[in-house]
Amino acid sequence: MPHELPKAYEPGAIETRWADYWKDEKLFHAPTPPAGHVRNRFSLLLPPPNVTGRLHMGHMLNQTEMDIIIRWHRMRGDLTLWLPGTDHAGIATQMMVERQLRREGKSRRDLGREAFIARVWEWRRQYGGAILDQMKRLGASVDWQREYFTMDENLSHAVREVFVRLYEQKLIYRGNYIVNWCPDCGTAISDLEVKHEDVAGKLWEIRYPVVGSNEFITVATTRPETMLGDTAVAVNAKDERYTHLHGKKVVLPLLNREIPIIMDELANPEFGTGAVKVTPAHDPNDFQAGLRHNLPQIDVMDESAHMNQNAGPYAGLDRFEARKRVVADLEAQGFLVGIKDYTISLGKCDRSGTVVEPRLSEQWFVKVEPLAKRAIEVVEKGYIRFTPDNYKTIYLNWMYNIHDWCISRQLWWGHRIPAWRCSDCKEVIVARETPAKCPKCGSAKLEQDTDVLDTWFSSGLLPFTALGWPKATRDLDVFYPTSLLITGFDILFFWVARMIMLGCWFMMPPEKPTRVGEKPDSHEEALRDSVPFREVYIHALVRDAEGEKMSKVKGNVIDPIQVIEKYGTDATRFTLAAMASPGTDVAFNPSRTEGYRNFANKIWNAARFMFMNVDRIGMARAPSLASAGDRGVAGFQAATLEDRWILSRFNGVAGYVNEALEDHRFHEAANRIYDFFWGEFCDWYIELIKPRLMLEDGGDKGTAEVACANLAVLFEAALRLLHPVMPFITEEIWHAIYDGKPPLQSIALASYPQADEKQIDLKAETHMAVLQDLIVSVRNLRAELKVEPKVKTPIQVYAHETEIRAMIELNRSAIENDRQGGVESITFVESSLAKLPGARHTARFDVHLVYQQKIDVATECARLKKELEKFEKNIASAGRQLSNDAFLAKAPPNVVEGLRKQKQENEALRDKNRKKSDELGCQ
RNA sequence: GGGCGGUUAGCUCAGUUGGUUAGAGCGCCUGCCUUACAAGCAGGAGGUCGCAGGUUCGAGUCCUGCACUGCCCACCA
Repeated sequence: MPHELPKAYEPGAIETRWADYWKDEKLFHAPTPPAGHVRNRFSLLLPPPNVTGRLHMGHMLNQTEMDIIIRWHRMRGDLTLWLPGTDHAGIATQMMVERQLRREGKSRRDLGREAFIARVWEWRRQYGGAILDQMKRLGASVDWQREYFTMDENLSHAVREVFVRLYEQKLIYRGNYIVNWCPDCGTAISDLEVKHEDVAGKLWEIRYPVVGSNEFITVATTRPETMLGDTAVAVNAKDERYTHLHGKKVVLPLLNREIPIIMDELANPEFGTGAVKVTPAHDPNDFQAGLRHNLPQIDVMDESAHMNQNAGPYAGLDRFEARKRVVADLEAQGFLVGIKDYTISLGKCDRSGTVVEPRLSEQWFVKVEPLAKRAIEVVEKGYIRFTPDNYKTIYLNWMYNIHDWCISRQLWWGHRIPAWRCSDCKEVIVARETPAKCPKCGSAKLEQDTDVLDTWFSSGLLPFTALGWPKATRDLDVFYPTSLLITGFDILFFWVARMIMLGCWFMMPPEKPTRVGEKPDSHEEALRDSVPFREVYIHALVRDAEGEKMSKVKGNVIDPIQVIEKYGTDATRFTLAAMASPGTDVAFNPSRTEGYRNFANKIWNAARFMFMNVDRIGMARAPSLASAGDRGVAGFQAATLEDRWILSRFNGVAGYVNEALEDHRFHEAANRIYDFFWGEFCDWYIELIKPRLMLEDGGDKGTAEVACANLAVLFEAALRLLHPVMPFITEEIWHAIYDGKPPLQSIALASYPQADEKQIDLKAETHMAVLQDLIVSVRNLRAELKVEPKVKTPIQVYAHETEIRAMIELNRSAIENDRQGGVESITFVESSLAKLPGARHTARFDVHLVYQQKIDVATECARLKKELEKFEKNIASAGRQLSNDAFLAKAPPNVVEGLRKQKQENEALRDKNRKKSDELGCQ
């Protein structure tokens, strides 16, 4: 820090300088520890942002919280690892590059698979680092040397290994099932990627003529176009209305196909007419019914949801156009019996917003029950804890009702499924390496499955694959299970649940890689240590200042980079930390950030004040300070009341902050440091020691040196306390304190302050509180009496106790030096003061401002009256309780005693107040 | 259809295990260019803690119901 510091803190240059420094110096690199015992370790996996991503407030909240936690652990001396990386994000990335191609007038099919994938890699090389650069700017103390990409060779290898093992264990299977199909993306998607939305729809009632009779059977549908694929009509066996039709057939209108009437549970007699059309190729329930009755499956659409040749005259039409035409034709031909308004739950593709089509197709699935069983067990047993803990219930409910997971995607970008089909004998081969020939018929004509895996399949493996699995690496030994996962609730099922399922499967014997000679744990120990993380901390959504969800459509998206550029990273981080109360959404209000920018400025100026005095007094900087390994404020010499007080407060705050961080109560930690630094350290401590620092007014150099050293020592410790939340400004000032020659490379490597019980001084805190109260009372009186700022006045003080009187006498200069107090002199009197106005009475002292000025009697009377009401209310309330035997019997003695004392005080104050009113002649 | 949150000052939000007079930031009002900081200092106004019951000596805090509001999950044509 140069000697001529700007008056206002300018974060821009300082922050980028330190961000570069931290990364270039590899300060946060955790090398693989050598064999043997490791000290406390703390490892975090960064939820990998999409390689296509741009930093948003959600990322920033997430990363700020993680960074606070890991910096804190690092400073506490733990062996820390924060593993960063990016996700290849199958669909998102493919779409991004396809958009780019479209602008060039090309499609991915023009390029062909290989060239397209090469193009995506090229895209990634060019732009894929953007989000990591942004992270660097946040100050995220990740281990940049271990950065991964989910398509790296070693990770891809692990993905294949997992796939093959699951296949061998019959936990992956392939088959023709109804899946959620996005016609826009041209791929299957999982249940989770479908977002349901209630919309106003219609229920069309259609009658199908019964073959060989004049009867009709009426069915209702929300999707009339699918009737073209009907292969049955179902009625419930118990439904007597239809008993006579059992075994008969109906004619499918429009296509004039004969289809059977079947009896199936699918039909609910309570709903509509009790008869339901069955379309096995376009509805999951119908599909199941179709299997039960061996019905044909007639797919009437193609992959872009246009009607195909099975739809006869409707072939080629888009599904919604087909619906209109089908309805019109049914009506024209007299088959449409009614149309009712009906609210339907419409499934849309999470990514494209297109209405999802249930589609029959051949896909790969994970049979999840065995994995889910274990994933339930570890959470029920508390081997993984959730914060806030209501997410445990949400997680478990989901896991209890889980369905098989469709993992194949009809995309090009992603981990290709390691399965091959023999062109000659149709044998399917699933293998770790590309097979040379068919093991069954020996043919060399093998074709690899064209599908890729769901992105979440590979990211679900990261806690162990990113540490070297399937090899038995030292990293896996030391850093797995990771200590904590911090993430948003939006990926609780997508990612968190999958990591637990897969982690507890592949990091549990026999899948877990073990070293030769390693002693196996008991089953329970192994299970406990198979979890991908010990704890999950779920943070909420970042909303805008009005509490609205941010969205591009609404145009209320707050770009963190813009906020950072305006107010600085530290202030933005502080905002998020201070707002991040577990379980509550963060309403991001930039006015708040402005306030914390002001806080940074406050720190900056306090530093300027400190350096000004260091230089003026002629002290060297570093030597007065504690060693880097100090966990407290060694070197601080508590010479005065304010010294003992601030030392005590510092320790109290350090204790509180450590406890808060232990419980992930970021907001409490941040707010407490803020209050301490600004409200106690700056507002009171610095003001109180100013006289000691002044050599010019005949001050003592020794005294000044002690005071100045204390200031520096305390400042340095406060910086360490604050560092996890505001890493940049603390780093900057910390280096300046050591005059550019710090004992360590970074404050990030210094020790985190811990509370020292021996330095807690409750008596000093009480005395200081009285002193503050007295000073504030004088300021109040001046404001009330409208004393001109330049006028100085004498005060009279009566202390109720000799100890307090001695304390005040000892610290009278603090009162006299208070700029807002304007105290000319202090006189102690021997009895309670009642001369009025201009007096204030408290339990510990009375103070009277000696000032002759006409006051507004009406105003004073109003104030007295209001005060009196407050006293009366307190007295009455306390009196009620104290006359209650049950209270006296059951409440703890200190509460009773406190209340009694309070009542007495209030009574005394009331009496004085009345006297005042009388003297003034108030009504 | 299930489940989970929220409701505290004009605005945005805190308020660990129930305990004496419920807090912060911003905004607002008053006075200060005080030699670290006007991005500052000092003082002030402003809340029957959504409603109704209950438990308790004592409830913003625990329980029940209701209202309003937000979210998640769900293959009811």
